[in-house]
Amino acid sequence: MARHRDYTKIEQIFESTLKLVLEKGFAGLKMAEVAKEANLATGTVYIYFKDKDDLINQLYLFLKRRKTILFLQGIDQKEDFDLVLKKIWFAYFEVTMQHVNESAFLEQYYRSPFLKSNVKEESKQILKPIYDLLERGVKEGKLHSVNVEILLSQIVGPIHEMIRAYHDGAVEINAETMNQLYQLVMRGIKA
Amino acid sequence: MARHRDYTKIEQIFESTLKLVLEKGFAGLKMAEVAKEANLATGTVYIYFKDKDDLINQLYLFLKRRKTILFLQGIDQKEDFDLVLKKIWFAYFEVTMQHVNESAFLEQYYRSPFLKSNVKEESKQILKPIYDLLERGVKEGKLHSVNVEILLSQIVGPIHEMIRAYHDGAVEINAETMNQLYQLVMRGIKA
Amino acid sequence: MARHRDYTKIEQIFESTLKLVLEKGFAGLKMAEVAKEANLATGTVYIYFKDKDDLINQLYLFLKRRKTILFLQGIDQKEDFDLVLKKIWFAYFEVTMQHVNESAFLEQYYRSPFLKSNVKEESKQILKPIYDLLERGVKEGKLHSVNVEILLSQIVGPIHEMIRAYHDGAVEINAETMNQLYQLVMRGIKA
Amino acid sequence: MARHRDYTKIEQIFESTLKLVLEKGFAGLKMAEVAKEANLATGTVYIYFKDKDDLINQLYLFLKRRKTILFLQGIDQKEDFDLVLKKIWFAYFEVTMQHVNESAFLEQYYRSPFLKSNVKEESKQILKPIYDLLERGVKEGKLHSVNVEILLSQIVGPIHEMIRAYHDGAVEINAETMNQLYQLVMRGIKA
DNA sequence: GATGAATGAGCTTTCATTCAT
DNA sequence: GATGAATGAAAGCTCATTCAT
Repeated sequence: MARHRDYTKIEQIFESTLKLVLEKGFAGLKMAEVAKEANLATGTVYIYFKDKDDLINQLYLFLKRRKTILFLQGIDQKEDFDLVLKKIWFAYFEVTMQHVNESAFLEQYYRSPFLKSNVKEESKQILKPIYDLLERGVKEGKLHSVNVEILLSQIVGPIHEMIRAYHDGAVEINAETMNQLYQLVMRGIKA
Repeated sequence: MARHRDYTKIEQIFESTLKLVLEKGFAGLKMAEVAKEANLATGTVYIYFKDKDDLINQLYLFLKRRKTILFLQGIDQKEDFDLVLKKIWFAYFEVTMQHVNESAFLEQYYRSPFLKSNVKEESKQILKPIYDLLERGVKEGKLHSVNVEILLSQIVGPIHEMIRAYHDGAVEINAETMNQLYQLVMRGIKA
Repeated sequence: MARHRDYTKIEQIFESTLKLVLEKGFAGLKMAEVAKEANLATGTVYIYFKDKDDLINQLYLFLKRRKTILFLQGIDQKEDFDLVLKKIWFAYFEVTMQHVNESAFLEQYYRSPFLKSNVKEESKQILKPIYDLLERGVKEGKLHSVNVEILLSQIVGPIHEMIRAYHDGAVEINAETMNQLYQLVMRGIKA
Repeated sequence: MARHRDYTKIEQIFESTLKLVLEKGFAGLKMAEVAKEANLATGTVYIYFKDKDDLINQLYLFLKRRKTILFLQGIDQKEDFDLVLKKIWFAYFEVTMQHVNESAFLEQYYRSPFLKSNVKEESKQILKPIYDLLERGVKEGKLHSVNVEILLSQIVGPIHEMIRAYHDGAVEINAETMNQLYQLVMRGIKA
């Protein structure tokens, strides 16, 4: 559902929506406030998005795509497996950290009934490069031979959990702590 | 004497709320429906809970406490460290799985602005037994000497992630896959 | 509609109702609060009064009667006209002042649609002694020969107005100011 | 451009509110009925008034101002004192009579806890022209030298009282009865 | 009679959506 | 396309009244 009418306005609306959702939560999101925050009239939002539901779903995809593009930048799957895995792990960590807000939104509403199933579907495609890499790792005997999903849980789960702890003020995130976590994780999955 | 306050009504209301939140999401939760589902009049809900906000917060604490009690049942911190760690890991996994709905709710609304900060505070206390255990493990030289939060991320994160994958239909969860994940995780954190 | 069940409880309810009406206004009056203020259960109020409407109307009559009894105390219509008139004028002033709250209630709800017409009817009877006196004054040539209602306006109106000003903090009420007003009023109506 | 705010709607709402308050009393006033009576949607009322309370207070001021403007029309304070006083007295009487409904509302809710104190404050300013006139009368030796408030009670009180009697069907109001009252009042206050 | 928890009709208010300008 | 006033269905919440104890 490509929309080309006025890309800047759409982005303004996305940013405003994200800001308000993070501030006041999803249930507290009001279309009139989104418009105001984006310096637009209420009706204008409805020119670019069919309804509130559409706005949320479009935003979800927008953020997911943006995040994926960011964290795959500079990853060259043809390089040495260990190097690619390291790069991708730190990239995922850094991108998730730097775009905490987006990530919070993505995490928070992943299971929300607001998300249409087709949006969920596209959303899953995004992690495909990681899946591919892990399958390669298993084939090359670099990783323990278990279901790729199990490996993925081990890779992505601790990152999410640590960033959550960071937001609760329970832990600092810096080169050292990131490395420590990386060592633990790799010790676990590497063959 | 009038009929006296019936505190089982509170649990009825909690169950109804949880059911409806999981079905229709948080934004779609209606107080009248909660009451109906619990076979009560709308006003009755307001006898036990100040308002919608209060209901959600109380429910959060209720579920968090219930989950904690469940997964600490039968754990005796005086036993051998490795055994306690194993028991606690599987208990956390099993309880999270068996009470997926509650867990989904807990995960989903942990960061939600609906949660008052004092509720968040109490919520954190609940994981204390695990913290204590991990600290003991580090002291006894059984675990890698890193920040406890980092260890916790490694323990809890993959479980959450795997259950998420399970719900997306991406992986099966059984004795084998659970064990595989356990092996990976332990290989990572054990000294 | 005489009620003899428990006079003290009825009076408690009257006082509580009056207090709450004056504090929060008529629209803000809640039966549950009336009961609480009177240290009774909500249901108890309904033993003594059919419903809210009945309570208001009974209270109105109760206060009106009480006020009337008070201000006619010690008035002997057989005494000299001028003396009776003076006594009655000051008595009305003093009683209205000393029971400002009741009077405020009476004034405020005199026209309220809450008042049943039969209550209004009985209410009017209460001023009868003054009417009678004024008619006597006209007959005896002591007062200007105009409609008794006009004379009454002249007698009661300034008192109400002055007490209102007193409540707005605009004027003090003491022996002197009362006398000044009395002089003005009498100069007006006396033949 | 959207249709622009239509401030005549405010007056529509005022008139509807007044009508309904007088019909059903203040406690019986419903926002939905106000809207319907004004041929508007419920929500529209909330565009122009923050809430029910705000509506009542604004209405009070609106009526008070309108009444004041009306009764000061054609009064020229530079004219002969006796003439101005007479004009102002009859003007107050006539305006109060012709706008009985408004006046009833104003009287009825003057002490109501609904009125915010700032509204009461502004309300008092409105009688200033009469105060000024009475002070002038005292200075010029035309009126008895007593507190202006006492004089005011004497002027305004009987009018209110007589109109009240009129509503109870106790007296007729016409040129003759008005004049009779005027004579009594003036005999009282004139030096 | 007394109690106060329970009821649910009914009210206030909100807010997604529309549409006249 | 852009605007934002207007709409009115729908939701949160209240509170007079009832009734089991």
